Amino acid sequence: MSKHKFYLTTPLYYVNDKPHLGTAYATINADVLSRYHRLFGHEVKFLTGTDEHGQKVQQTAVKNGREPQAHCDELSLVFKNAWTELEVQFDIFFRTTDSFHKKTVQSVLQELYDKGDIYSDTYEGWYAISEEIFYTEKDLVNGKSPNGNDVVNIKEKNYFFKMSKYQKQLIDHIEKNPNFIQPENRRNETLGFLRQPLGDLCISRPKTRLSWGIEIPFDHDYVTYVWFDALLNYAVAVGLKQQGREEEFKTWWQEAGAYHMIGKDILITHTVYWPTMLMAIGVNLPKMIFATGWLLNKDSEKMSKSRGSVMDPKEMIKLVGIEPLRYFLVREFRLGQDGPASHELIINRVNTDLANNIGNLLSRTTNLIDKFFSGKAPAGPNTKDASITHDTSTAALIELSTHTPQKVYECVQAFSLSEAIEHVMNLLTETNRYLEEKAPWKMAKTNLPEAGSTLYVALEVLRISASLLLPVMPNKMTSLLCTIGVCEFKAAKTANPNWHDIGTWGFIKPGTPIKKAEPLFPRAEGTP
RNA sequence: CGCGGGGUGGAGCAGCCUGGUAGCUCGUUGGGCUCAUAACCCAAAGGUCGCAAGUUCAAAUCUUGCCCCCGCAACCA
Repeated sequence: MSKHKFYLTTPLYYVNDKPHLGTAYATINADVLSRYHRLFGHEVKFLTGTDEHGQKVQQTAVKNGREPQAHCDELSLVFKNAWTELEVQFDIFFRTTDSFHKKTVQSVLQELYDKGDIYSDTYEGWYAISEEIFYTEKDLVNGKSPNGNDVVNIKEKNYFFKMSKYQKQLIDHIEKNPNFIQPENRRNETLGFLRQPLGDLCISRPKTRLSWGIEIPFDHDYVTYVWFDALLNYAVAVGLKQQGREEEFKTWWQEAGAYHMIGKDILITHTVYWPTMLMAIGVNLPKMIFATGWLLNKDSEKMSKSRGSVMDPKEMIKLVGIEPLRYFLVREFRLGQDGPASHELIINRVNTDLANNIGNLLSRTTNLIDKFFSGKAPAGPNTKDASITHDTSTAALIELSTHTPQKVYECVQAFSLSEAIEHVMNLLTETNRYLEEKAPWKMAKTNLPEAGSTLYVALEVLRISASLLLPVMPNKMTSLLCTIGVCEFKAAKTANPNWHDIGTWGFIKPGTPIKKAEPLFPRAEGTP
């Protein structure tokens, strides 16, 4: 009796940069996705982490007069703390400087070297000494580096991975598995890339240029460069080629299969380099690689430091709070497409959906129950009370609310998180409309049971809606659910046992104490 | 002909694969309600769907050409 399993990863973030709104966007969407799977009762492994080797890290550490490892420890913690603050519930925080990772990477490199898939060759190029960067012939501008520095022609031995060998096999796989790369436009982009002959991949650096990396087991003068180090983590984390972890690897990598959520900027590395690496070591490919779009600034341009248009998540948290920020990041954008972000948009979205719609609905409902029913849940429309009418609008709203969980489920399966939330918001809007139509504040004076029934409907809709929003705003929704007397519907830390109950009508027992709600989502003020 | 994405009322988007009265959110205007977080509800104004040609009884939707914007272009994640 095994539960459905879901293994999801974010990219490992490079510790040369602090978390910004773009990385928060990708990570929070992945977190919400994994929380939805937990809510559905699935068993989840959610991985994030930091990529810690490489030239930039080494340079920064040297510049600050410290050991690279010390620098990594600090920055890695910055990421970990940032995600924790944003309520990202990861199961694995992977660090590429962990010793078991280094060991596994080395054994994979050795295996491929023995097999002949890694070979050495001489690379010729133009090296800008001041930048410590190699350029190809076509990169040069008037015989200088793109940044205008002098370059020298040097030859250097390096190790290469025979990526070209797997080109055809990869194209076959992509063509046979339409969902392997999502959204579809990214699949086309990858296929377009693969129409040209694939070169081999340089995977090493001489230690004279770069020492901060994993040493190549068959040549101690070299370290491996980025790909085998950073990409392999997804499989290493669940037991790849590690003694004693065979069962775990089988369960999570081979049977459940990985879902990689990435930014569109690292598409090719994940849809070409990574799969060919797996083919070379004879391991199955991930189930899906899903590329998200970018958050753009309000002029729909890429956020850039030089333009000063980068948004800091800390600032956004100050503006609206953590969970409203999470809400904004999953609701506002179609995952996979670019979209503009700005203070104005976030305030607008948070006020409209959270304060005006769900927050206000909770307020008016609990206020009326407090006022006319002494803070106890009234009887619902199912009660055998002749004075309660069974009208079509009530039936329609019950129908809509009990079907919403299934709609949310389907949207989440398709990675359409924004659409999933839209369904919940529609349900809440309909409920505000329903209250307007039934006007329980008037009805209470002439037909108290009828007014009670109306309010009970609103309570049940709130229960269902809040349950469905738990993955997005775990604390706020848990607190809402407690306010209406159903504390048992809370954010599940593991596979949730009561997914089925969410869509079951009539869960709230008449007589349940209902607290008069304080504003759950205060309106956000602020100048853009 | 390097590759990919996009151009839909004031703003941001959906629809395009599987042609058939152009839809959503916000904003604007007018009205309603007063239980509620200046909230909620109703109604109206506003678009020849980048341009041109073609296919068709019919095109935002398919085909071709052009213009404009954005990203990528393989050892800078």
